[in-house]
Amino acid sequence: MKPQRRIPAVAVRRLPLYLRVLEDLASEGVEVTSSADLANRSGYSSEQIRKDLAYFGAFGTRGLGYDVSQLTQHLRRILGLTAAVPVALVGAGNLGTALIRYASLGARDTYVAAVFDDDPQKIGTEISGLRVRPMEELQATLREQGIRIGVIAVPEQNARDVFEKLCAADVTAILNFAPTKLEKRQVSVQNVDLTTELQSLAYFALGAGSDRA
Amino acid sequence: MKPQRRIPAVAVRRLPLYLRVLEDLASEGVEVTSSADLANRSGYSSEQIRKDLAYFGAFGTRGLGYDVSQLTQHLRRILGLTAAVPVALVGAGNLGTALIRYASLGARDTYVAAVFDDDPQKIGTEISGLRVRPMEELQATLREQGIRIGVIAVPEQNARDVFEKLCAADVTAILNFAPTKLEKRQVSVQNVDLTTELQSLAYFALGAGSDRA
DNA sequence: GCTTGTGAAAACGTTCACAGCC
DNA sequence: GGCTGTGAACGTTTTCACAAGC
Repeated sequence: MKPQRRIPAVAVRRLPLYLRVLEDLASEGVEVTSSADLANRSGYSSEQIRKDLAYFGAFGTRGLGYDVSQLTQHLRRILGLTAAVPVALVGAGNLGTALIRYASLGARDTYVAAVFDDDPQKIGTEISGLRVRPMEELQATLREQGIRIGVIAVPEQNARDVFEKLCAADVTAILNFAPTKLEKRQVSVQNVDLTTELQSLAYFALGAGSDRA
Repeated sequence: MKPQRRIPAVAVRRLPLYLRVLEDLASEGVEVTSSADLANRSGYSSEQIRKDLAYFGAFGTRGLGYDVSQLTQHLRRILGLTAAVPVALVGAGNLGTALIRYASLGARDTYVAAVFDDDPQKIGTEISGLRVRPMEELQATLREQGIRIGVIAVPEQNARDVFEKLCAADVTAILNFAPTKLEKRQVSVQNVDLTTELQSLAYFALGAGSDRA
């Protein structure tokens, strides 16, 4: 519960992995864990984990470790995942479809609540029970459902336009798969560029070492 | 051409973006550029770009800037992309299909050369003209075609097995989409975890700022 | 005059090492 | 005795600032 300033984004991005490990532990019936155990299962060092957690408070018991269920709740609260968080997906292609399957199967914490596309062929069809909506419905749907997170899975040439529409619909965080630089004050953009990812891999394939996401 | 030691991986990962920007410039008919211009178009600072390039040599002309075509060639050579690099994809689901489309459409520098799956329903079918092969053919195909890069786009429970098979086939760099910690000496693993990506986005959606991939 | 290339400084993130507490 | 929480040390990455060169 202790307030702390200047939390590095890299630390925040590690939290969901800790959360996943904790969920695994819970499903194995483990009730108490340690930073050393979390380190083993996550691949990060125990000091790193303790530091990351310390940015947000003191959740453990010295000499004992962490209560799995309590720490899970803390991480959920910190990340804003106390209730499942709805996400809007723009782009109902293969990548979009893959994301719907991922997000609904794998994670219980976020889910795709609405899908949009501008292809008349796709509008009205269903993906995993979700009706693909026309772009015209975007703003109204997001407002109604209180969606603040958007995913851009459209071709490069449409990305900027979709970005503006998402911003206009008051989205505050975006996961962008298009290779386009998107920026706006008050909007956090996380880029995943599969093409450049593959290209840098070519370099590492030459003289390999190991690496962390 | 100057040799340099200790090149940070973060710098290498930025190079493909510079390469893309250069390709855009070339297609606009621009022949000479500057670090300031590249900065504008890439979102990184001009000093950052100059430093990144300096790890590999001195490619510019003081007072003038960089020759677009020359710098493009240098980056291709540095990244190991002088010829299009073949990549093996394991997992012919939606994500795999999306990657094939991405990698063949967007990028001229890497391409999916072979697809594998263990689902009899998928084996033998074609995706963008590529026949889906059974896992049994993996090692032979990769050896024959000299493929050193693999992409893991299979469900979590199969990821470790696929990883071992790719390593056995002498792959040296892997792009892993499964939420599984994969490690091996001499193999560079780049993880992309779409689920944790979405979850950390929930945090940034609360008090947004801007961010870089 | 303009832009690169680069040491030096600053900022940042990780690891160390241990005091504090069960 | 064991494990957390944390300041201090370390290493890495970014930014600064300017000399070098066209």
